[in-house]
Amino acid sequence: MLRPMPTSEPLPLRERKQQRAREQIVTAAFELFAERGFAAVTVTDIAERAEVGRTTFFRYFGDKQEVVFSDEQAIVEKATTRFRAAPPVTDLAGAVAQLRAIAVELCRELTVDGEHYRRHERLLRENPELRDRSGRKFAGLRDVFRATLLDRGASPEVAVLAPQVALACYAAGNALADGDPDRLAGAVDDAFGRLRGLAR
Amino acid sequence: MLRPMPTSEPLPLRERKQQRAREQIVTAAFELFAERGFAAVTVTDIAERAEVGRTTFFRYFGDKQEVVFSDEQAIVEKATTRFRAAPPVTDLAGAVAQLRAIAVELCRELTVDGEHYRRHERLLRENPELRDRSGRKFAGLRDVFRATLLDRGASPEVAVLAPQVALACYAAGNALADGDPDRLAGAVDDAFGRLRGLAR
DNA sequence: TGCGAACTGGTACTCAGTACCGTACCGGAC
DNA sequence: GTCCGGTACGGTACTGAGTACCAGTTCGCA
Repeated sequence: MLRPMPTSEPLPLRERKQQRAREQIVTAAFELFAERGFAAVTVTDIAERAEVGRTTFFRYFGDKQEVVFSDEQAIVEKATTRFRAAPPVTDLAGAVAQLRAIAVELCRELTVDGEHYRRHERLLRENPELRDRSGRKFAGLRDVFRATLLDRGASPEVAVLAPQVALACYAAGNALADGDPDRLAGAVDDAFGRLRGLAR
Repeated sequence: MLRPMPTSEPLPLRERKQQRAREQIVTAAFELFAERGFAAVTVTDIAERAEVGRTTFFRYFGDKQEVVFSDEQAIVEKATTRFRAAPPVTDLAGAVAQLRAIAVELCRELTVDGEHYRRHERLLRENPELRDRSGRKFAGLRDVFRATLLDRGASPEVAVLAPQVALACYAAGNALADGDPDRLAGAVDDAFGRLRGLAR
């Protein structure tokens, strides 16, 4: 058997094991959620299928809900990085325009794996607690944008309102796309476009 | 002793008892939350101070979080009634204008008891789970507005976007008022006003 | 006064989440 | 190769939320 292609970073055994455990947990959890629904799956069930101890589950994820968002985490963080790197615009329309681009790009990344997106949206649709939690994630993103705008010298009003409006457009687009990954980015972009209609 | 002024509806004893139990629970809960914080209070603690059984607590409130929002419920429902009674405008700017008036009025009612509003906001500030739950409440209100707009023949885009934008303005105003009940309504109204700045 | 319905509080249970502890394993030094 | 320190692991035991069930009481009404 040939030696496997040496990956760019041959992670130490310990970390590889951890990464594998993490993946096993996520896989087991999504399987079980698909089979029985979120509420009918216990952490013990997940741990058993993932072949780890119940305690270990909580070492990787703060609570049962966190597993559902584990894959989104990295994508969302990329959006914050992107905004920090954007030119320092501080007026309302300018800030919203920047956030529009970020939001649309975020949508594209969230829907690269269409099937995963569908599963995720389905879980949110069926479980209010998960919708709540999703809201918290986006609120965190909004707060980062707010802080960044304040750092750039934007007025408190702009710093608060721009990310909040952007979040509204994202949410509106998400609702209008109705779970279809192919429509999300377009629907969100369209929602931003309609804001002009507010000027009368 | 004079007979107490006969209230408009002399509720039957049973319902008066229930109302009293409910009030005792709410009072006990807010006292305890103020003393120790939300997380450090157990349902058993609340039930004991309210002098009801633990089971009874769950008969009045679905879960521990619900108590925190019990007083807001009626006020929020009034907002939906008000919107349903408003003239049937279906364009984006018109719908947002109507929602602006509703939102500002809602703010006034939420802050009539300034001290209660402050306590409530403090709880939300310190407990992410409660912020999540508050988000769910407003999402429910948003969905009612959405359904009403659809009933009136508004396009799906307007029906979805207008309430979402209104919610964003409410949230922005809430953040800018920074827990001060006297500034809430003004800050929310101001947020709506700034939307014009989006037209460039 | 007495009957049916509804409310009450208690018991017992499941499950999420936390604290603690002994064990096993990895990484590095010799 | 071997030893050692740190870290991750899984098990046990606990608290507290929320649910199901049940027997006793109280209210509304005839």
